[in-house]
Amino acid sequence: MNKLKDDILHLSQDCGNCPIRHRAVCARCDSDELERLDQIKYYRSFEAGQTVIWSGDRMEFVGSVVSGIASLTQTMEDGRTQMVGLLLPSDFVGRPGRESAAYDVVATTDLVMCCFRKKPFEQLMVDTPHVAQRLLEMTLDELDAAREWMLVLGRKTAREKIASLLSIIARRDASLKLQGMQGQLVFDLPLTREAMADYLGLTLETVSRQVSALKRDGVIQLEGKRHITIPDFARLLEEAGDDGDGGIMV
Amino acid sequence: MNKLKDDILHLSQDCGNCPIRHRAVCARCDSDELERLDQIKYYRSFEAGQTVIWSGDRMEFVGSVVSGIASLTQTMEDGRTQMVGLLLPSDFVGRPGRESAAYDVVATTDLVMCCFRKKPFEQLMVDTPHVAQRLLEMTLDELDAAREWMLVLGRKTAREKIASLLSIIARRDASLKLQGMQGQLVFDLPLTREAMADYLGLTLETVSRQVSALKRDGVIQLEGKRHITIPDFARLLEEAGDDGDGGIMV
DNA sequence: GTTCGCGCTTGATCTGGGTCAAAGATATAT
DNA sequence: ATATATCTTTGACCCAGATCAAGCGCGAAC
Repeated sequence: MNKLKDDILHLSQDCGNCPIRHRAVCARCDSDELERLDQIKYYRSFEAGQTVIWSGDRMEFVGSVVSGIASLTQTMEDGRTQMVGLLLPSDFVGRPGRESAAYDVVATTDLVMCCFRKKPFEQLMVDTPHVAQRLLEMTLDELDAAREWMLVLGRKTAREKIASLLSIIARRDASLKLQGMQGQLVFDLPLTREAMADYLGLTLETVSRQVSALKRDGVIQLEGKRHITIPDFARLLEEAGDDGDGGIMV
Repeated sequence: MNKLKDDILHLSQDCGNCPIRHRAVCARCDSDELERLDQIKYYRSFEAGQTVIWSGDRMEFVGSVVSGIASLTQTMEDGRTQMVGLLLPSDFVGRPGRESAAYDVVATTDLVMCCFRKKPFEQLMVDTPHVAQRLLEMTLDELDAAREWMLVLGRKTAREKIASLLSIIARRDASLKLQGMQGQLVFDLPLTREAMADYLGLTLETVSRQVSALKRDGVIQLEGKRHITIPDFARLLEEAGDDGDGGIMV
């Protein structure tokens, strides 16, 4: 639970108000704009497993993840589900200009979100082009991430899929903690095997087997079920089938 | 199916010069703006199989597809490839604000594109917020399409994948041709079996087998290798596993 | 015409990952 | 301490789709 605290401390520095600032861009927001944001801001907490919003529901806010993990999921009538987005701290949620949610948003861990009432936020976007501009950049990043993931889903083996997911989480986790890059990364896996499976288009049994295999082969070390050490990040990327530095998943 | 008809009327209007107008939005462009667009416009033609731009290359234009089909593809070192986007006539290509291409853009059929020099186009975006706004909308649409496709890639069977792809192409094709509506759709499949496979994360043999199976079962009719008749679109959607009217793929 | 080439189909066989089933680990509640 | 529940691991078996291989159809080049 230290991690959660760390996250909060880390993010509380600049997460006060502007969700855009989470992405370290809204130095461009002047005090007047920040003032306006403050007035339409509120926080919401969710427990792991809770649904933040159902697909099709009217969406009355936008916001960003302060701590914890949320996921965007799609479900077919027969129950097959696929996560289509992983929302880590600092990621933006919601669609200015869209009436209703296109996906279920689910709290995958305990979750705190910083929300803004949608209408006024949209007005702010209209008034301040650089916020709209920033939103376009973020959307393009998300699109790249989604397409990157299409390669993972369509063409990678189960082992490569697991390695890809671990590398993404390791990278993001490390960057939040200002850690890493000395070759060794340590982090707590914030997803259950089932959540990993839903994200990778696998079954939880296959996930479990492949994680065990990566452990056996020394690609990762594993204490308990969730605490992971990656002795050689380059090796992990190789296992993921990433040429060079791919995997910009957001 | 009313929505389908709306789409049709929508797209048929024109695609003369403004790439944004392709999406039937730039009624908002005034004559001055169209004038500016005309000055930075040029056309390019490609033969089937040609590469429009390689991943990583510097991108000096944005534009949209006038006729033919282009695809965005990713390739791993060992040759596995995955299409991550299908660009049909009226679709936009390029990233204002991005230096280099993130994917290979390949002409899947003979292709004509309407291009705009990137720098001036970006300036136009800055000057006219509604163009930037429109671009955000389009990017959000693409993101939805990509996520829709993640479900296809991650959780659908081969037969469902084929049906999903056919329904997307049928819908788009019909809308371009002002055709259909009597429950029966007729179109020419513009993709080889291999291209379909690359899009669906399958092998070309599996694609061929499943197309044959759909034919055998009367879901589609097939003259020659490419000419397809869909006697009952709702049936096709059912085969695709789409609840309701899903599949908004762009 | 005949031959070449390419896209497509179909068959035979193999295998990665799914499915079904059981049991081990932790954690929280009684 | 025991019980209940959730998450995870592992084994045995199966099947959808991959792989390997052969042949078909048809347009273009000779």
